Amino acid sequence: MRVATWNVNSLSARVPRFLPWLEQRRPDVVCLQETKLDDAGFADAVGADLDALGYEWAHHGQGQWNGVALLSRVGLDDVEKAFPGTPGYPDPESVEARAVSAVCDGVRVYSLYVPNGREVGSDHYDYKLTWLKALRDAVLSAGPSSTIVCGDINIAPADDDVFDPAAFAGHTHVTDVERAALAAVVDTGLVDVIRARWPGERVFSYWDYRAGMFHKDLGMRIDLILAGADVVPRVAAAFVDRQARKGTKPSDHAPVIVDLDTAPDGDIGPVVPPPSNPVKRKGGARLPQA
DNA sequence: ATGTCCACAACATGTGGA
Repeated sequence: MRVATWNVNSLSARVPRFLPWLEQRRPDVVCLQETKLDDAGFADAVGADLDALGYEWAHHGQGQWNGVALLSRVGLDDVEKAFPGTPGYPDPESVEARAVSAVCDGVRVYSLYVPNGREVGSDHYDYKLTWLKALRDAVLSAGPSSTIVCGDINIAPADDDVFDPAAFAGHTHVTDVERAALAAVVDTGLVDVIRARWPGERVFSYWDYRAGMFHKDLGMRIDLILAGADVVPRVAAAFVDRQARKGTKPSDHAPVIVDLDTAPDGDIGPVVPPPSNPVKRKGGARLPQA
């Protein structure tokens, strides 16, 4: 089962990139953020294409801003828009379209677009922190073990996740307070599967459109896949799909993808390790001797 | 210091958001 998450930065603008990507990567479950469509607009933009490709889908949109979707061809049950306790902004009655979840092949998958925060100390920053606290409570209440939390989290979990920590000093996305709010979500029992797979590596998921940032690989890793304890042992691959950030009219975010082994059906007994496969060295690869 | 893209209102280009 392949699960992908992608902030598309307007699905209408991204249809020429999104549909070919869907057919190339063939994810079983897709989390989208920033569709910037209402539900009717989403159906008009891609509904027929998704139906033809065999996806069930749920969209939680509001029009101009935000908008999240969940696509699945392995089941889409118990769809939940927002989550219990989601705070509103700017007032409690105005809950933005930033979360949708459903059960796909036995796993509850969340597609999230965490508030940006704008400026440290602003109302929007406080909203971001409150939103994450409510998310933490919702994930904990639902039981995190058979859960995958995906999306544009708008926080770089550690200094390794930005191109230059000094460049972000005093800005949102890297503050200790934001990182603690994210850690509280993770500490319900989730694993950041990309960082677990690529410890210490330079792995980004977002590059600003300006100043050739992608070309220079000056980015941030703010799009995450967080997997619960029942899911983590199934992770066979976890990577950022940088190809989707290249070429004509890309999103400023790249998709993040995780491949899971098929869920074991009951006790599968001892796992036999694969035969050893030593790395072969090519002839002539050694440095010339003095 | 700035560099771009997107939506919207509206029809030119400015504003807000990221």
